[in-house]
Amino acid sequence: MTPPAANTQATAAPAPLAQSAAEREQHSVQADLVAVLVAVTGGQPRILTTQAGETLPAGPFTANHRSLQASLRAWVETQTHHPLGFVEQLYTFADRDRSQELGMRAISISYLALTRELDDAGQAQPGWQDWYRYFPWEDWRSGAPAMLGQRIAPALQAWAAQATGKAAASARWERACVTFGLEGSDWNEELVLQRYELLFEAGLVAEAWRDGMAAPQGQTLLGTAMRNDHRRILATGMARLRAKIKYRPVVFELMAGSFSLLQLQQTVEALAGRSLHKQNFRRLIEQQALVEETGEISSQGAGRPAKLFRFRRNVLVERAVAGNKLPLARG
Amino acid sequence: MTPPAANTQATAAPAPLAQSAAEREQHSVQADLVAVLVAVTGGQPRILTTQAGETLPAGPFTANHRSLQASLRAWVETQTHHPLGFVEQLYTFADRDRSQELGMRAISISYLALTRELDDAGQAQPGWQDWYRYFPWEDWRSGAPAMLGQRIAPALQAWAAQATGKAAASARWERACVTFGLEGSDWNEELVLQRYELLFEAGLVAEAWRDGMAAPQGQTLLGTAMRNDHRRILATGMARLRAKIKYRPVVFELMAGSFSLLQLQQTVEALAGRSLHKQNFRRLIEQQALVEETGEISSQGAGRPAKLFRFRRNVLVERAVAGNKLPLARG
DNA sequence: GTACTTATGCTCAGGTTTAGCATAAATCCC
DNA sequence: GGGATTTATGCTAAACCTGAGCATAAGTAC
Repeated sequence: MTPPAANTQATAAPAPLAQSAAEREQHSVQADLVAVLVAVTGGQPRILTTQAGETLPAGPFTANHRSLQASLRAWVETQTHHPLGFVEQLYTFADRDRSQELGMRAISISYLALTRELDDAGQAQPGWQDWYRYFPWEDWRSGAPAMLGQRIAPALQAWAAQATGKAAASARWERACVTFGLEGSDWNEELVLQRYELLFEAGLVAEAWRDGMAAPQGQTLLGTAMRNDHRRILATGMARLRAKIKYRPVVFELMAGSFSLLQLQQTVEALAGRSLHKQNFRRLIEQQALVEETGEISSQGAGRPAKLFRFRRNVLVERAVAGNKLPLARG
Repeated sequence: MTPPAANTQATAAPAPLAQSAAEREQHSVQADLVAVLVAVTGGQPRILTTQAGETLPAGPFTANHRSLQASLRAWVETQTHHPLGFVEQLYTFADRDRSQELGMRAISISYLALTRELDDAGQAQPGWQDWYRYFPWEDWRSGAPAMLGQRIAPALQAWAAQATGKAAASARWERACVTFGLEGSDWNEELVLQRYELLFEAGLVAEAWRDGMAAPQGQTLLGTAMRNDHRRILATGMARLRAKIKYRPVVFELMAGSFSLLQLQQTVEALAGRSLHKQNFRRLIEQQALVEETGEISSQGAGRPAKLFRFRRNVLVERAVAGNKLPLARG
């Protein structure tokens, strides 16, 4: 008996329906792939962009590949010359404002993928941007960003006050406080998407003022805008990654073959946008046996040299799940 | 200043490309929606099926709605006459084995949705099935299912032994142990999909023997099969829901307006496929202030009457995230 | 009224997490 | 060379969370 091949990419389509060419045309859509391609370089989280930083890399989904994932992987790997360590589908967006004149709708299937920015020669590649350029309020590594109290909180308070009715106004403000960690609420780094959506609703990001509407004068527009909702897709990817690093050992896909524990920690901090307690971080990593010593010792920089480690790839088998909770620092 | 509407469903498509009709045709796909519609009735987890339980409800994605989610919601609500409390996109599958003769690929966008099976009159609706019919090994509420040791473990061991090479064989077996909680590994109820995929690879589910291949004689085929990878989609939905109930208060979408804590617990147990420690369960629920007393008291059945509670809808605002970890019982 | 069933309050023992203290081993700078 | 500075690393007390179980309350079944 020969077992069949894995069905990882096998069909998921519903039962076939007899349908005419016209019906087929009516139900056909144009599908595109959009990638949030993340690296961490020099302690900064970076994303690959196109069009001078205004869009995420995107391309039509072509029927040449086995699956969506294979399609994306092939396409990105030719662009970046780097193998993708980790690929995960994010979300499928559809929209009827676009492409309608063609009689078809466009569907965007978005993916999160992890890689490294520098090629093996250490050469910088074009198109990479710091992701905090688009979300400056998300970087809490040196404490709460000043813009949060100076610009965002007042603007949100004004927006809340505009609601019709006292109840609606206080509901708005409560939502703002929870999402942005205002007035005693804790900052939750995973709410990237919710924060962006809230700013959108409040008219505080440029994307909210398209379609011919001019932004109001003197209005505070936050962060660098992107075209076509790509910033929302980026927010989705950031949120997913920030959640994922806490229970899955995916950070290692962003690391070189060997690394010090500080480098590892800084990579996590870059993604999470928070600083971590050093001793607890190493305890967690070592306790879970995620890494093993290479025997080498780093020599660079000031301070006592650090042992170098490598990721124990075996943990991916040993524990299909567990992994890697983050000890987040309070202050 | 009038803030713009929320962009919850706004465009995510990439920059427009000039393209000919032929190119459009080449990149066009047929999109379908597939729903994993879950309810819990009488302490049993149920899913809505069609075609005598062989498929999940599915339909073409039509351009009449604002968004994918709206499309799904409208379509399901007309079918079930029940409002959908919670809808979440699961995954988008694509496949090139199907529909290729049409020159188009089919894409299936799958959703998880929670509702209640009985309408307000308490009438049973047709098409609902117990989900453990398709995954009998997933129900650990009365301890480890007998079939696990009697049929699954031996079959997987045989499959592992078939691998070429000792290393490959022991890697297979290790994977089987981790996924199915064999040989000292803990059972992890969230690995529904991984288990199904493993059984597929090992040729232990009927779906693995399609395409004209007959299943080997005397082979143990597990659970009730579905068409078109729908069982894989169901596994995806079960896994997602089992994960989600631990950190988001979604169970309440499956409950009636008022309920006892035991009913709530049994609903969670039905989904998780495990039994919980009663006192700890209530401690957790009350501690998090997820519910409030209605003042009423249940009278039904034996034993001391229970206080009735209702979900505090406000927590959805108060804590955009937190919520609801499960106190899983050991034995 | 006794047995049984379910509801509910409370507590103990471990484990995990947070927050620091303390020390080691380099470089920096004069 | 030697103190200041930087980074690495070991260790621990206190707070908090979680699993497990005892004990009691308040009904139904017979």
